[in-house]
Amino acid sequence: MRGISRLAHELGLSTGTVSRALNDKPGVNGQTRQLVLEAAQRIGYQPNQAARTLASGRTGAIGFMFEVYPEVAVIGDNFYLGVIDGVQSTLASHGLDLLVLPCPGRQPRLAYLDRWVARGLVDGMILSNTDRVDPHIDLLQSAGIPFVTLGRSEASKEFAWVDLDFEHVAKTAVDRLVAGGHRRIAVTVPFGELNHGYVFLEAYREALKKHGIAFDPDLVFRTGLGVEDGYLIADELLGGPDPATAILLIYETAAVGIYRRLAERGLRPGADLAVIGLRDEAVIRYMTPSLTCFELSLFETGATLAEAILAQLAPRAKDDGLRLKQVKMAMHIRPGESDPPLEAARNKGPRRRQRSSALATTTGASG
Amino acid sequence: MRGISRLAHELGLSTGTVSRALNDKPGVNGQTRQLVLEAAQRIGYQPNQAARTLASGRTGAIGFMFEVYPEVAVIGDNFYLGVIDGVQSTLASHGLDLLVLPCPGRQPRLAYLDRWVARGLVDGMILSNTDRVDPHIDLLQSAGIPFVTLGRSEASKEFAWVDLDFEHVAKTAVDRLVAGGHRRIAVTVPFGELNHGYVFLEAYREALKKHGIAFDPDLVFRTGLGVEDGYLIADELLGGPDPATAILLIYETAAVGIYRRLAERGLRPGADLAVIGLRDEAVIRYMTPSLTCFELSLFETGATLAEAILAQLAPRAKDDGLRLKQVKMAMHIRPGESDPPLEAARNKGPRRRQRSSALATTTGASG
DNA sequence: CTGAAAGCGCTTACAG
DNA sequence: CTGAAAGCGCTTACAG
Repeated sequence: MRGISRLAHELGLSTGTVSRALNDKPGVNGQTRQLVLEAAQRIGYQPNQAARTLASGRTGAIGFMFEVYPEVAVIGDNFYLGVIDGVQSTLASHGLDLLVLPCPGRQPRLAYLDRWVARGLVDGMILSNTDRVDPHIDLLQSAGIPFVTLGRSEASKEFAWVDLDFEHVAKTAVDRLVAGGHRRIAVTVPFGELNHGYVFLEAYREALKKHGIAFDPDLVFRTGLGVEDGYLIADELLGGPDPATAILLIYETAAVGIYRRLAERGLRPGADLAVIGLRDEAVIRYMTPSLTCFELSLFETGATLAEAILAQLAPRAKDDGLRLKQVKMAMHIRPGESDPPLEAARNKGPRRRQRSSALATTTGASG
Repeated sequence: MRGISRLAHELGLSTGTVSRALNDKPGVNGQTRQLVLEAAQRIGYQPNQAARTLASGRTGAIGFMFEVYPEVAVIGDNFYLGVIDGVQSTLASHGLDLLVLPCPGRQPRLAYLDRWVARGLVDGMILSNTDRVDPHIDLLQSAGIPFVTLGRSEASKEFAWVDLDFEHVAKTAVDRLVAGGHRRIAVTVPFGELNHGYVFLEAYREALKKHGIAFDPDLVFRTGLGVEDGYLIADELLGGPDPATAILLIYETAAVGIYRRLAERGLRPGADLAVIGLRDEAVIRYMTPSLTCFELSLFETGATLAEAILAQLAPRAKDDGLRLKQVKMAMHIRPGESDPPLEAARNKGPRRRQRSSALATTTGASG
């Protein structure tokens, strides 16, 4: 005999009673419960999860599906780890486990999700990297499984999502750059159909319009999450008859590549090109000049995702309006050294002429 | 009726035959098998994993346990994502799934692992971040579950592991720095009891000894994975009566913080302090000066971990010697701009005097 | 090659 | 409050 029946046998109880005691169900004598719990502790009993799931229909686990496409894997993107930390902590305090389900590439993603859902390994799903039109959302909706997405999407039926406040970032950054005298402000958007690319670009256009600056498609650059993507766009950014004097990065990691290319050309980030990034990140914070960007709590973002799932798992609140949380995470600007006013920067010396120190212009004397 | 019994009913077959057909078991008529597969495809049948696991004792999943402690979550460490990519791809091609199990903090880690193993959610485990003496290994060994660790550890019984060739890195780096005229070579090691800290330090000492350089405990610094850890040690590194002229980083992310602090002090990374990092990483590769470091295939590392698990799952090869793979992943130096010979660097100008350009010394003319 | 049946280890109405 | 028993949806010897 093994498992719960062994435990029951040793205690001279039925498996039913032991199960009720272990699961904190009502209808068990306090003393009996105590005895069961002690015995379970003593012999190190752990319920078989498969049996539990099969019998109860619940797994006690939430899945977090995310792609480990080479881009993410190769660059220093800590975004997901931070978010996962927040999700897992919050779920754990409600007795739920988090299973992170890595999915390769973009292609087989839908089949993957389908498999995970249909095989019944999780009670709910967290989906990231939402496209503007996203079949994964349809799949989850028709499967009737609780889910929340990290990122908005256009869908006919309401669903729960948590997203960053891209609108605030774009507006604040453009306002700030314009106030600094910039009018040629470039922007980066992701490759593909990611929803936040559309949101960001639209907010950027709105902000320009408010200042009476015409939208110029030549100032829109596509980048992925890679450091090298910044390197690759730098020349084009600075070329042409009327080059950009500032750039707003949806993926701040590109700043590393931009800095590098500027340095190679004898130019100074900040002074010769103002740069603002989306998210505060350690690497970016310690670069010289430090990047102006926006603070976001990854942990809070994860915790909010978890709460959105928990709200749907709760047996009460049948009303979808209450159950389907939709939250935009606040982002607060963190001024750095990378976006000085245009005139201040130019006064430091003629642009694109001499190879002066990138450091001298941005750091206090101390050496 | 649902699940396999519904499928069987529709086909006029028994569930046993359907199960055998679906699972590619012998003893099924070719035509029957074909019929079953088609019907399954048509109605989108997916087997219930809990039932499958309960009946067969196998889950078809491997767990990868890793800690999302704040340090990892906050910094730009892509290491795990890259490794996970390799693990997942390799497992997938053998029909196994990967469940990434994030565990919070260090404290409850053992209990976490115990739970995952005892509840029978995985057929095997991948463990990372091994300590020199690691109770997790004992737990897995006594549980009798196949496992492999990412990192070596001291244990009484043999076990499967995959690790980086820290010895080669330390030796190669020290040789290179000594050849460049350096004798005051600092090193960083991790906090805590992580096994690779001991391995790295020992290899560093050996290498110094070979060159007749005395080991100086004042040149050993502790860092975590944080960018800021480099910033924090920089002053001490450059202070004292006989400061370091070079440093070897076990966590290359610290280079970002070191660069920053040097810049603030008007010093030049490379010229005023030679820096070598452990692992090639995009951020580091695009910094100025680019960091000398060692190439490691994260994907290969992950694939090797997966193979080590697969070798243990195979029914043949009972001999532990063949089943328990122990692999040191090769690392090849990738020379950067951050560790010029001591004299070459000094000839560029008096040390720690003037604020000259960090860029001019390391990049070709182009601006 | 196919079917009938036991069994995996739990949970949960249903009696008592 | 407790027990006996059905059942969750599969797999797998065992017959035939």
